[in-house]
Amino acid sequence: MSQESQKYNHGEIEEKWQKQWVDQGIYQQYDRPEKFYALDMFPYPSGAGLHVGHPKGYIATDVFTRMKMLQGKSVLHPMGWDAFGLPAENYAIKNKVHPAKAVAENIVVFKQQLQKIGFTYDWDREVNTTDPAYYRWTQWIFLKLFEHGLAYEADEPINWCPSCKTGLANEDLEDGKCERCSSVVEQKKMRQWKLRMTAYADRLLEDLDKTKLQWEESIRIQQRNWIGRSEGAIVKFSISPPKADPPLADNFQFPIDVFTTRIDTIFSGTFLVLAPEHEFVDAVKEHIQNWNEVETYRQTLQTVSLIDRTSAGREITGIELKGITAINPATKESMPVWIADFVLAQYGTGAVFADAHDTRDFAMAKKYRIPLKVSIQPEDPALLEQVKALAVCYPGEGKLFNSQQFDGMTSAQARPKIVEWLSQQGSAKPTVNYKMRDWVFSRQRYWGEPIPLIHCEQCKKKKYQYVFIHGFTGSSQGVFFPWLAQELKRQGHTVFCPDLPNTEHPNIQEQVEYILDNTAINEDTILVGHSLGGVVMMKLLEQISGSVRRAVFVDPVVSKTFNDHARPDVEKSNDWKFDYAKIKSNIREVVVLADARHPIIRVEDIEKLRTVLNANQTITVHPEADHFTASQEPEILRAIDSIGTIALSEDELPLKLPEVEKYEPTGTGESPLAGIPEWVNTTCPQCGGAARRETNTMPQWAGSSWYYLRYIDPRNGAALVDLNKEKEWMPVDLYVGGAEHATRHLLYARFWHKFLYDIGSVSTIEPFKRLINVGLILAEDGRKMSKRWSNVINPDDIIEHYGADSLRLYEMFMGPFTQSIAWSTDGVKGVRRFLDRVWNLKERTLNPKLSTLNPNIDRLLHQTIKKVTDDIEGFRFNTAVSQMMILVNAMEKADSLPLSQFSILLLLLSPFAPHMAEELWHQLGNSESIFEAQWPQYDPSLAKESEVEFVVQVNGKVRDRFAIPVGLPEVQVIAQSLERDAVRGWLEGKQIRKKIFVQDTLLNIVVS
RNA sequence: GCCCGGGUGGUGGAACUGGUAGACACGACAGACUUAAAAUCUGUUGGCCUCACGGUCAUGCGGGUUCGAUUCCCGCCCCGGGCACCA
Repeated sequence: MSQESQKYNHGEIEEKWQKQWVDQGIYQQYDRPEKFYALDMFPYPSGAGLHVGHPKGYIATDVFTRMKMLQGKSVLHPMGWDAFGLPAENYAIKNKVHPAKAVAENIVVFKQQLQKIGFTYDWDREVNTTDPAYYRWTQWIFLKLFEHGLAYEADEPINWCPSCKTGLANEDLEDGKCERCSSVVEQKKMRQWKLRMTAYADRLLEDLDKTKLQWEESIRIQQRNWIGRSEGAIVKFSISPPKADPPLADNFQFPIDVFTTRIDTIFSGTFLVLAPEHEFVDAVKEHIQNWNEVETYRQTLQTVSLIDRTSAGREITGIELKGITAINPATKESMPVWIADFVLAQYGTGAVFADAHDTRDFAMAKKYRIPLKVSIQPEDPALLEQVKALAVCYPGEGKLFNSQQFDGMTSAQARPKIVEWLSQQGSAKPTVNYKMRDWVFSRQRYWGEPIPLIHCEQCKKKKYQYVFIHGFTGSSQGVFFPWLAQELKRQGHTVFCPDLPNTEHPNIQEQVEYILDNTAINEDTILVGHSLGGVVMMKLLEQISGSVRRAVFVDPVVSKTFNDHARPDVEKSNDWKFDYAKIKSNIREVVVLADARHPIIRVEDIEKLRTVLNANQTITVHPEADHFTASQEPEILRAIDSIGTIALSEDELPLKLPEVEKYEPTGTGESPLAGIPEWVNTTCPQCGGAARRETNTMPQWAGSSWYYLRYIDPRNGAALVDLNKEKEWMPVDLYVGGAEHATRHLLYARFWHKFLYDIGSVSTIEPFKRLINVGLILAEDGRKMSKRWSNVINPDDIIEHYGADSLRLYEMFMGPFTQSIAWSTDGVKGVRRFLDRVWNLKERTLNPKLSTLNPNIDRLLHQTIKKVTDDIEGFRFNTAVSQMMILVNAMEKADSLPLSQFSILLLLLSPFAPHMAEELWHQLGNSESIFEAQWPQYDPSLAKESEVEFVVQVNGKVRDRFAIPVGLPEVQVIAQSLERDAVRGWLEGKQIRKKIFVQDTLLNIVVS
């Protein structure tokens, strides 16, 4: 062997093995019985390329998966690209390059950089969120959400730059001003698509604990806080009519709902405060005597961000709505109504009742001299004195006074009692509130997945004939769905709401004929059938010729079996046989509304109906009362309102992004897609008339909310993932990524996953079993790595000089994995020195004179096997590496080093420095890859120490230490300790009060 | 402001479940090798007092619990992440 070939030449070795591993397919051994799925948060392929901070988490999963491979598991470790989003779009605007082109170029660079690090990625499974073959399924998931009533439109404020005439991301703001032109940014309301994530709030919360997720507690806490469940009550404050002319507006008679968690303070509520944006303010505009001032105040707030508005340092501002008063439902006293900046429309009901027991309310009352009352007493009498004198605010809990029959109760006792008392009067109800809001899901941008919907103005504007078909117990209480009927009439539709014959002992055929005799059903008819009305509707649909526009089933009875109890009259009412084909051909659109919380109607029946009629919307709601017997009219209106918004059919997916000339927003706030008539204009699948495509695109979060599923089955054309394959690999065993994703990305992905579970697309209720956050790597100057500071370190340079193994080993050694740590190239030199020393150890093993087994090394070796195995499992890579350094230090000094011991070192090192380990493995005469070998087993008997250093303390201070055999009994150890000169000196002239003995560790002698 | 982390030598960090603070590295200093430098190897390396044995202080700051606290509790200070359109 020549001198030359003995030198550690990292470049040559790394290139050689990277190629061989891929050629041999060692990363594609998927047929072993045990599976392990390791997932990295996929990167955004930016133009700047990778810096050394990016791969830290990837190296960790790679170390982990290599150990799992050695432990005999099949490992899935994929990689892909999260490539939609703002930077590519801004780059496109600036450089007139199609974002797809820029993204493709960036991916090439990223991929080359990653491949040099020697990861176990199976590149055959690479995914790219911007690939139509991928986003086809992102769009498919959206359609399913839409069908299930989980996607809806609402007005949402966006950051609007009046001079650039464009919506701005929060990122593009600087002190409330536009980053580009420094104009003051306004809050402008725009129609946006939202996803009803709040419907999953409870499950997102409960499953954090129920499903034994191995997540750091801090992430779970952050998720819980983000969801922000709080139990309280909604209290209705009626508005007392002003004496003023003109008379009240229609909605003026509605009371204002206030959500509170502190209903125990209701008796001290002396004024009401609304969010400035509260819709009530506009609704009663004519009655507000100081409207001009109110309007001016509201305008000044438009330029203040929500975070600033609520920050505690800021002085509270507000203005009274003169001419409007409310009634406190507990005291029956009149209260002034104000609007103020600290009340947010997004939280609770956007209104609070204010009293002396909230610091912000208190401050506001003091500032504007609004009268206050006190009803909670603190225990401290001196404090009580001050509280009663209104000198200080007491926001805590305590005993109630000034509270009528609740006087003397504690806050906790009083809360349920007061809610009960008020709800008997119809002015309160217990309510759960969430801080979490629904997900604003649309962006007015080019570079995102197009939302696959069509809007038809004709269908939307058209006046329809509604036919309400009530259920079993009839409409004896009056008009069935009265508010809904009134609302539809107000919109100009006609509503036929018959009182059907024989409701106590119904005959379905008789009811069908009654309807047919009394109204004309045609293609502009919309049928709404509730409960038993569902069967009537089905039978009716069998008997008509021509089709109705839409059939809305509201918790319909479609079989004679009920979940709660038998109803013989219903069972006898018809034959329960349906001609589904006929029914289906007679309906253009089907909507099914179902009660998910307390189902009276069997879930299987609803499912069957949905499938058999191919419902284009199934809305699962939790009605306030079971089975929609009380008013759920707004929910039903919501289902009806969706008319004219039509989902693309699945076979039209993917709906591809068109080529455009300009990527800039349009100036109206609409997406650039709105400026492409060939793309926007289409025909309505319902009426065949002219219609427009939805021009909003999805947010970047969409593609990253399900990518982990696509890796499992990346080329499936029939489903987003094959269910059997999903069962094989899910849930993800290990998910590693940045702490910045601890709330939103993880909530979004969990939400989608639960939804996919509900519709049967996946078999697991949680996607990620174990989750670990990676800490940042800062630049050597302690700042973040950024082009701006020109302190970026490129992994390519480190690999060139020191090798990929050194890079990997250093990033694992630099410190605790989750912590942010500054880069140190000197540190890389240090681990490179370590690798050189390992390399040189090979010579010793090849020397036959040095091949006898050394028991001291063997003990250390087995301690090291245990520590490295446990530390990798626990993500304590830094201490795993330092233990290997201790072992190598000892091996260098040992007078012998047999091949067997050195081979174990190589195996332990192989996850961290795979190239070098593989090379040495082969040089030692192995012909198979080291990754086909077995991870070493730890033998506790070999690892055991025979002697320990024992510590003697006097009054807690270490005074002596000496060696004792392990397990030496207490009596003997104490006797020896008391004889020691170093100890005796400290005991002289003192009384021994106490002796604390810890086996094999220490003795503390307490003296005085 | 609110929520979640973190703070230990000149530097990155170690310390099991409350039991020897500073493992392992980096840097620095000294020595060996070399004409020389680099590389490599050997040794020293928290502060203060001491020739030394040793003593004493010390884990962001201030208190507390305990025989004993980097670890547990209370109150502060500083730094990082998140706060819903950066990803």
